[in-house]
Amino acid sequence: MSISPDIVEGTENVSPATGRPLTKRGEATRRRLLEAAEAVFAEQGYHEASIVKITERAGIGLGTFYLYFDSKQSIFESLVLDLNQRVRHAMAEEMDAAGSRLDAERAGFAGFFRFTAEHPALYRVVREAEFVSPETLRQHYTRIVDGYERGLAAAQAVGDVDRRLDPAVTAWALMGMGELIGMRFLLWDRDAEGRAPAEMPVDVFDHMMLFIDNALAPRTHDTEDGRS
Amino acid sequence: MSISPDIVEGTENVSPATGRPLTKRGEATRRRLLEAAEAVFAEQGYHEASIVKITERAGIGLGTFYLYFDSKQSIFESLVLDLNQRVRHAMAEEMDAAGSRLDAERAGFAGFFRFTAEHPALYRVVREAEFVSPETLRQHYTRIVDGYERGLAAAQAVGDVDRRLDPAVTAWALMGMGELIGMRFLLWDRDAEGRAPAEMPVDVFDHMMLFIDNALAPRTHDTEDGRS
Amino acid sequence: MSISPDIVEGTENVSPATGRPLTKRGEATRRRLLEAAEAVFAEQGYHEASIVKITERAGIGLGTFYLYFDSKQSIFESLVLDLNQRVRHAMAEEMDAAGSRLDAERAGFAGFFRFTAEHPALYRVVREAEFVSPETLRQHYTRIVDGYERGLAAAQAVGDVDRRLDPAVTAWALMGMGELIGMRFLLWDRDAEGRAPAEMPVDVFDHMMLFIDNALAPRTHDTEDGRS
Amino acid sequence: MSISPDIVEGTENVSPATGRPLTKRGEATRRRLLEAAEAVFAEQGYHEASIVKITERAGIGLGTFYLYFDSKQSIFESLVLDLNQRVRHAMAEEMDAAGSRLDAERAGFAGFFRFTAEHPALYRVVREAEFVSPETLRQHYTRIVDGYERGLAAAQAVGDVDRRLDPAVTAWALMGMGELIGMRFLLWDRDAEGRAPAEMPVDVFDHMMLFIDNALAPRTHDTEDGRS
DNA sequence: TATGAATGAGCTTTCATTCAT
DNA sequence: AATGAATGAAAGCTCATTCAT
Repeated sequence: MSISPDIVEGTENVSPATGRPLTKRGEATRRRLLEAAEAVFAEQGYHEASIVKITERAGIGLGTFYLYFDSKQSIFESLVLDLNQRVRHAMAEEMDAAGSRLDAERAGFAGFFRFTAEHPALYRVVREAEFVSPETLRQHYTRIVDGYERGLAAAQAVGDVDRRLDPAVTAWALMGMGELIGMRFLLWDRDAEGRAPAEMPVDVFDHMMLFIDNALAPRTHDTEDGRS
Repeated sequence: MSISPDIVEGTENVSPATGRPLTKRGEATRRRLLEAAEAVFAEQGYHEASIVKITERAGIGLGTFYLYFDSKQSIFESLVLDLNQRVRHAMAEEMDAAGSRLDAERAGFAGFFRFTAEHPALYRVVREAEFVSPETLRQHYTRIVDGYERGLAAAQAVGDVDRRLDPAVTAWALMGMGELIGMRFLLWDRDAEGRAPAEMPVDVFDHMMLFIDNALAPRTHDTEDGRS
Repeated sequence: MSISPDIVEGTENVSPATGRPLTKRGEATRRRLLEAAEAVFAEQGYHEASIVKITERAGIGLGTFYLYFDSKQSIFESLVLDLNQRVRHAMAEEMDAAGSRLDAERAGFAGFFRFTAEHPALYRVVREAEFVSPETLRQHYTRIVDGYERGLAAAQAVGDVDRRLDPAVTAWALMGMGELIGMRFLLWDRDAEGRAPAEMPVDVFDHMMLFIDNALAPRTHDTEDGRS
Repeated sequence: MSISPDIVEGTENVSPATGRPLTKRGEATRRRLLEAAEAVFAEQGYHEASIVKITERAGIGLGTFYLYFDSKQSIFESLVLDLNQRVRHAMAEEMDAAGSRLDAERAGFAGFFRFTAEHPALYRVVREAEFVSPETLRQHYTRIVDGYERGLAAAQAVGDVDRRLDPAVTAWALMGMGELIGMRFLLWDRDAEGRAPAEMPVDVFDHMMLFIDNALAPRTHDTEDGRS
């Protein structure tokens, strides 16, 4: 009854310049570039970010960048896919520990929001990806939504979720809710020092879960034929 | 019982260069620039769009641009605010004609989706606005969400909506759903000729409305204390 | 009996950026760029030359360059074709004033050498054009050689040149002689101050003409059937 | 009566890094680098060629290059000088087998063209050498021309060549003819499959030799005073 | 009001060379 | 003797903005 997504892809570990697999040192350099890119993209956005800013932040030479990535777009895509993998992993981990359907949902969103708070780049960068790499954008959303969708279908099968709901439409609805509520209450809100909250405020979270629970809960007469 | 937003701001009608109000001819030029900007931003995105492309599309000279807008960012902000006003107007118009609460919701979303289909720029441009003009981005969302929120509060007052729901959180949830479902089923889907659907497929729309109705519907025992 | 080449092409006078014909001012700017390019290419060669060096020399802004030429290669090609036109014009002018066949040849080479001395760029730049723009290289040589070839054929028809000679091969031979003798005695030789001679030393010129005259002169028994 | 050049220089056989003489293995690596450089320079030209391309073609590591050559320019110079030596060797070999003066000339040009056909790098690379290494360029031409010049002077002494001709000017004329006719009829012409001819077409060669023979042949009254 | 030639900061990318292994 | 990851100077090019007309 888990709606945790499954994660399959491995990390890219081949040099685009030589085509050879990366050495241990190379792997570390690549990782530092990705981390620097995450920070710079998150702070400045894709277009304001520059290779120089990324390499400076990573503490490596400008030319070195091109030993690991073909282009700015290429590291962007790698980063999105990397973050996508990790957010799904984070969600899956929390969901797997859950007992009931509602607990799993709650856990999934908790994982999503926790990840968003720690990696605002994912949210920020994805929202401007439409013209940078539409395919990557689609992959990112689709992979997360697919997880929701499968979980919903499974929950419907055992009667935990209103059978009249379409799993795909519902999954995209949940994704949209998570994204905009994350944006509004996690990334926009600032305290006196201008710092974003470390995690989603519990009351917001509870209200959102109430909304979702209302939406998904099977109606009393729903158990019979799935249609009122 | 209407959740239609109210619209207050007027069109910008002062030349940033001279500070004097625009003549009739000037007003027309400004409008052509905004229309060209909408098309170019929608097709190419903010960063790929260039002033030259916009002025060429508008059929006016490059230098003329700066008689009407201070900068590229400035026309971007004007465009977002202009579209925001128009989408809220479109939503309000449809909602005002509605009878019941559910009808109003349905009408509001229908208006939103219709506008999105006709003005993909709104969606596309907003999603990359975070780093271009965060304040404008906030205004755009807030104005729409405020409308939802007031409508929800009013509906709760008369018992049409589950009183336990927080209007603000719920409103952002609805906004997120609308945005992502619009993106997924209106802007991504293409027919054989690569054309986007002219409007939201009716079954997607119905499933979304079912989800929303589930979520908002007052529970039977909800009239007593607002808590189950 | 003239071997002067005919010149047909007009100067490019359309902006590559806008596609519109150049204004008078634009024409002047373009000319300054070409002159600067000639100087920089001649001094530094194609690859060492840079757009910045060219625009600095021309006294215009870097960006302006791209209003007149698409790329570095583009100005290179324009320059070669421009110089080609002018060298053929210079040769034709001198040749038209000549009386006899020998005088015309002498005048043609004189024009060629004079132009080479004044425009070393032509020689220098053409010699490295093989990988920059092979088509332009071919055009340059072919246009000059075609002139020789036609002149030779005409002179053979009236018996002024040995009829056994193939006009094409002979024309290429003359071109090669002119180029290498120009290089050796015009561009390599330097006086005490390191300055190249202003014109071809007269004795070198005379010896070359003797060689050519020997080569072309009809043999005594050649007048009868063109074959010994 | 031979106009074959004499060859004196030996192969470079000292490591620029250590200053010690090359081992047998080192000698082989150096040779592979030169061969790779010849191919890459011929195909791509000096500036498009890169050390990486050369070392990859040679099948050795990038860093190894600098054990054998100081710089890109250095291998270029070595290559030009190496090819120069070999082309003169090829010419000399054919000329030594010749009987008459005319045969020797013919043989020399035949050797030159054969070498050009087999080693287009010589022609291609030399023509862009002006700005890469002018001194090397001068050496290359001078060494070949010197051979011609000495041969011409010797032939004049025995009355085989018109005594009025200046050996130096004539030698440069011959060099120029050979170069441009080689370029035109050997390197430019392509068959249906885009392949260059394996050797100079015999009719072109014969016409060129006729031209040369005309030019050099002593006039009947030439034996008396060297001036008509 | 309208124009478009001119500008230059700033971008992404390449590649000869170094050096620790 | 051999390697290839790392470097950064310098290149070609774009485009928002200015300003003289």
